[in-house]
Amino acid sequence: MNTIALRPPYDFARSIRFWRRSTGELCEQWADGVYRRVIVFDAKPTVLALHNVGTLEAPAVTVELDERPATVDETARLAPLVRGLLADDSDVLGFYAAVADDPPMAALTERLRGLRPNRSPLWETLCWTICGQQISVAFAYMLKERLVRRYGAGVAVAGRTLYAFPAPAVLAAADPAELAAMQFSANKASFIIGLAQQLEARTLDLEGVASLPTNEAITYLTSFRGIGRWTAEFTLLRGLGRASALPANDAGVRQAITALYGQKLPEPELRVFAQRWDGWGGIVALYLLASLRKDE
DNA sequence: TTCCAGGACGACA
DNA sequence: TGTCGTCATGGA
Repeated sequence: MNTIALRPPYDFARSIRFWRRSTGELCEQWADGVYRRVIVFDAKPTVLALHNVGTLEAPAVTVELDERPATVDETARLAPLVRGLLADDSDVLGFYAAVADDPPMAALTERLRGLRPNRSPLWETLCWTICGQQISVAFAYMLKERLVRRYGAGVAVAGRTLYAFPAPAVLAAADPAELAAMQFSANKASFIIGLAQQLEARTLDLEGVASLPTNEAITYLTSFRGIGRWTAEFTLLRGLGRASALPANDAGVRQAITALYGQKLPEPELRVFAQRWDGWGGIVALYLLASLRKDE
């Protein structure tokens, strides 16, 4: 059977659409209850499709590769990757228990039960987060779409084209003027190209970040030009599902706390306020941001 | 017109 | 070390 069982509770649809807020997204698609993304499988760009075949309390997905069912063997090989993408190791029950005495947050976890921090590849996440610095989400999506369409590799299957996010080697050689023509600011263009070049030169080790504690990972990432604390925390949350990475300076997080707790807090005070969620700040941010959605 | 969006950098005191 | 101006764009 090509089914992968997941840890409950898991709301597949809610968790997928949490990060998917644009129909123009080229690297991943969410349509008709199916999540698709390009992966490299057997050294070949392949469209991975995940179908929800479970429930909130008995979650499971089936796997397709290039629009055909994966074999039992392929499913077994893909299971670690799929579990990673779907944040299967995320201890949301531990989070729910930790905030049980915090009525507003407890009510939110009840309403959004099963929401987990689904992940995207770290390099793609870092670039996406830089795209999103200071501007509206809609405009950030447009920047990413232009970047991927220009530098990414398309994979067409069954009349549908998805793109692999451009590899560091490709962006390391990109012309800043081309990014400027796509309406990237001069800073954002130089941040992305510069980080790609440092990855190529191995002076930036993104894979090693996964093994660092959150605080050390933030310190490491923010030592590179273009990565401030917000970018580091957001990257850790979306790229690694890091439960303790709270982007306290995020406009949406601040807005949600104001709505939920009636307190309008600047970043330093918010970090003090957030100590009540020690170790769960990233998951808290996820639930806070989701609470702002009209469709949730 | 001004302010604010899923900020970061560099100059300056 | 902390503050401020600047970068980019679009919507309210």
